[in-house]
Amino acid sequence: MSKKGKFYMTTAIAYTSGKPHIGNTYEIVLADAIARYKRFEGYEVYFQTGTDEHGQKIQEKAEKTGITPKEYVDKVAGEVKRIWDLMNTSYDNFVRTTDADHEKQVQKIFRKLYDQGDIYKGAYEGLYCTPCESFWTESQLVDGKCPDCGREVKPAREEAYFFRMSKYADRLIEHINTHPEFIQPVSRKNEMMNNFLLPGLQDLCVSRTSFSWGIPVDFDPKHVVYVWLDALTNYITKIGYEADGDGSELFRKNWPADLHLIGKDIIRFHTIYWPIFLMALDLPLPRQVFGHPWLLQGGDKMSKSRGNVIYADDMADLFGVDATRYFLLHEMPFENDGIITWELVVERFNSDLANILGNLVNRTVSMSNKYFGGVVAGTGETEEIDADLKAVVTAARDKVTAKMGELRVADAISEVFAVFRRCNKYIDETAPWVLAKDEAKRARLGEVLYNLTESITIGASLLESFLPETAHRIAEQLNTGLRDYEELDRFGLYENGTKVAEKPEILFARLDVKEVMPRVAEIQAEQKKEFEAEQRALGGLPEEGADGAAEAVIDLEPKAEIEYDDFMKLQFQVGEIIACEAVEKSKKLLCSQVRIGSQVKQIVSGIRKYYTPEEMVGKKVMVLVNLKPAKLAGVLSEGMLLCAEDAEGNLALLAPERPMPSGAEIC
RNA sequence: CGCGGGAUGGAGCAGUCUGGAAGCUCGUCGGGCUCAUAACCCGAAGGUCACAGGUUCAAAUCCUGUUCCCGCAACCA
Repeated sequence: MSKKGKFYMTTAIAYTSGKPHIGNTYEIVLADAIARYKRFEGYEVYFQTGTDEHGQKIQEKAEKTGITPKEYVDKVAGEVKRIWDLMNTSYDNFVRTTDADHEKQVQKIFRKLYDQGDIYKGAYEGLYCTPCESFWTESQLVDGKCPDCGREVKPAREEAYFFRMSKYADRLIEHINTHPEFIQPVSRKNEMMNNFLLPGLQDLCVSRTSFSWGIPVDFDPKHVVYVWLDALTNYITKIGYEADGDGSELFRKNWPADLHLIGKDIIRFHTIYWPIFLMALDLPLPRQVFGHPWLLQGGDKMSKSRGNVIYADDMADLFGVDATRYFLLHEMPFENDGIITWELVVERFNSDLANILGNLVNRTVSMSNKYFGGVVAGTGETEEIDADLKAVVTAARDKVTAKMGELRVADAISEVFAVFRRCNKYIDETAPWVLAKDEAKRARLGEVLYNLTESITIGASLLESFLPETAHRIAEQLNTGLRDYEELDRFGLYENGTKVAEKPEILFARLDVKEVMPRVAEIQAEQKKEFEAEQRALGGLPEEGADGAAEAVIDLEPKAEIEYDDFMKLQFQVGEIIACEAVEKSKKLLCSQVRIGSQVKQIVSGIRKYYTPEEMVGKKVMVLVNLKPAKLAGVLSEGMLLCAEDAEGNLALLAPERPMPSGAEIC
């Protein structure tokens, strides 16, 4: 068996701002399936993943929680690694950008690029909001003020280092044009070309002084290295790149990478900045960058405060690791975003894993036991009908390989299942239970069961890269080993006379949505609790009482006491909504005409999600009348409809408890 | 006219680059079978490929315009 060469692949490193959700987990599972299959084919694979741990967001989050950034990222990185391991992923190296060797090389790289003139010191100019310590562009401003705090901004300049992107742009355009496989899927290539490369590249600001949680520029330590320059270089530093030397053997063998697997949101960094950094370092470019689509949650928007975020470990608890892997690998399309809901997971689980695969193994093993005391022995009693089964089974490997070669993992796994589907059909075609009734057909029956057992063994061997645990459990039941890649186009290697498991094990027990959903509800309740606990830790919410079993109550941060006179400044009145329509340019706003006494005011409110314009009309509600008018989405609003808001942000209008005339004062 | 993505039978998707008989899985309905996890196998129904124009011998696919949806951004007086 000759090696086919090396294959170095990476995932994006996960940003340690919080626990990875199912979308992040998708990437590592996808990568794992690719890595395992490449190894299976005979490549010497080096598979690297890890965490990206620097940056302002992390510093802020740690500060709020009252721990150091390092403590914070240690915790999150541990969580990431735990989930990667739970998902049974076969990475060779888990890197962290806070590793000392990485930090040292990043500093050297930065200095090298500075020394050779690719990085220069300049100034960042923009509009600066001092309290927020943030630069904004003209277009980001709201009414000419800071979008975060609403205060004045002033023109300012800050010393910073820049990378001369434009210097390498032509070379990169040339490379992309001559290497059509470089950016996958191809549709992304045009996006990059048209939006960034062809209009001309701006120089990139590659240092920051507004926060300190990063790798310091060693010759100018008040600057930290821009997180992307820091993060991207992990692909070389963590396999032993030396900025001022040849690098390790591992590096010389594996670079350039054969595949960077990333989410479609960060394609720009990987197909523009990263190649240009590499050109500046005089290194060859990675062979391929694949920007996979996202897995979006169906129905409600994912939000931690609602407790409906889907996490891989919850899924694994409910369905098992392999079932979770199966869903992620199967449901994710190649180019467009996919959808995940608990109902869809249950559906896939039942139809594919339980019905097609699990039941097939079960019925096959059962029949061997029932008719032959568990001994599988071929007799050579072939019939014409066997030929198609064998053809399908022995051709499967090359089909799977072809799909995997294009990174169409979902299609590849479908090819594996085509084998199992064919087996089920074969059982129907041969009807073993009919053969069993006729003593003269006994030899034929033995041959049929042998063919089935052999086919399942081959199918299980192909399945291993995707569902490793299941593949081995199948092999165990058949009392055999999984086959090598080279053996999979041959039929008949299952050892004659082998005795299979006496009692077939249920691989995947069918699920009932009605039973699963209550458990999902439990998980969501748990998640909501955790979220609230986290918020309390961040100082947002007060401590919880003895038990939150009763209806949830809401406590707010108390505001400063006010004088009665202050209260009297506010004019509240009952208003009747006489007309209402959605604000065209907005998704959240409704524009109501509200009669207050004899006048009519136009009031815009962000309640479109909770009320339709039709149901608004006729309501008598509480209005803050003397609020200074303002424009919302270009529409004038002359007051405010008062609402109560719960923890999830759901809104309910306030209305007088008994009929009151329009214009009645609320006091 | 903020940026980007999308619209294909009830659901989830492929096909669009490189025009050439509308496909897959699930669900539904009908039938078969009983070894098996009420599983398996066969068959059927169901789509003007968002809409309107255009190019072409031929358009889901290319061009133009429109509508609607989803991310991000903004906004929630």
